[in-house]
Amino acid sequence: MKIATWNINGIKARLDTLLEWLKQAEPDVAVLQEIKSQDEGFPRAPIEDLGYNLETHGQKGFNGVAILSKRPLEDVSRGLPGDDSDEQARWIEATVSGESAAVRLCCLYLPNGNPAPGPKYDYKLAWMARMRDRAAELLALEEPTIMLGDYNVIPQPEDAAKSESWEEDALYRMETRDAYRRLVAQGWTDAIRAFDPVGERFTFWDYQAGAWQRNNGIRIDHLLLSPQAADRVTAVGIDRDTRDWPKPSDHVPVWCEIDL
DNA sequence: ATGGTTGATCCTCAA
Repeated sequence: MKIATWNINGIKARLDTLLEWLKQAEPDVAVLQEIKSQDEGFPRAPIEDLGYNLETHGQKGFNGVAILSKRPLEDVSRGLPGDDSDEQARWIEATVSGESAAVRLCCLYLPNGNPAPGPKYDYKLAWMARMRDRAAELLALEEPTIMLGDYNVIPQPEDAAKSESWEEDALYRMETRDAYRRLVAQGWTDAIRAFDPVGERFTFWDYQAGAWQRNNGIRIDHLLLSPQAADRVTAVGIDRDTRDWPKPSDHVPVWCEIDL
């Protein structure tokens, strides 16, 4: 089962790009971030016409996440637990059953947090603490689970072309890296780091200042796997070529294949 | 140190 994540930066602006990638990459499951659409405005039909079931968790203008799956989506749940006053649409979960086992999928769009320090950064760190609580619950189930999406976290220096220029940024500040490290240390496996240990691994290049042409990229889109999911991995990849397509997202798809 | 781009929306904000 091929499971992918992609921050598409606007579903309406990116629909043709998404459809082309779905046809070429043929993921069984694709989770999307920054759909920037309310549920009622989401262009469902062309995606469903390709054979995908679809669950969205949108909001007006910003954020918003979605899960596409060729197999049925079961037990869908919207929103990150732990703060009923949080109205930002950044988390959706669903279960997909394979031939021999099922996988719980958590699609996430972790807050950017800039400028840091400040209230947006406080929100990011609080959100990461809530995510750790949910992640611990999921690990305790001892089932195949994948938390994947735009983490807005550069985990280590080698995950940026110029890490020194990110030292004060919310994506790379020491507190951010510490929070991410604490999450992974619960027992999660970073799929790209574990199974694709060589080569270019950036997943985001800014639209500005020729970042793509200069390969001034960062790795911020991650798949964290429970032990029961990591044991089943057969391949991982980054669809870097999509960054060169017309009207690209600033992120590219990242995926893994697991034997289910 | 600066400047640079894109999307959604309603002109500026978020990234």
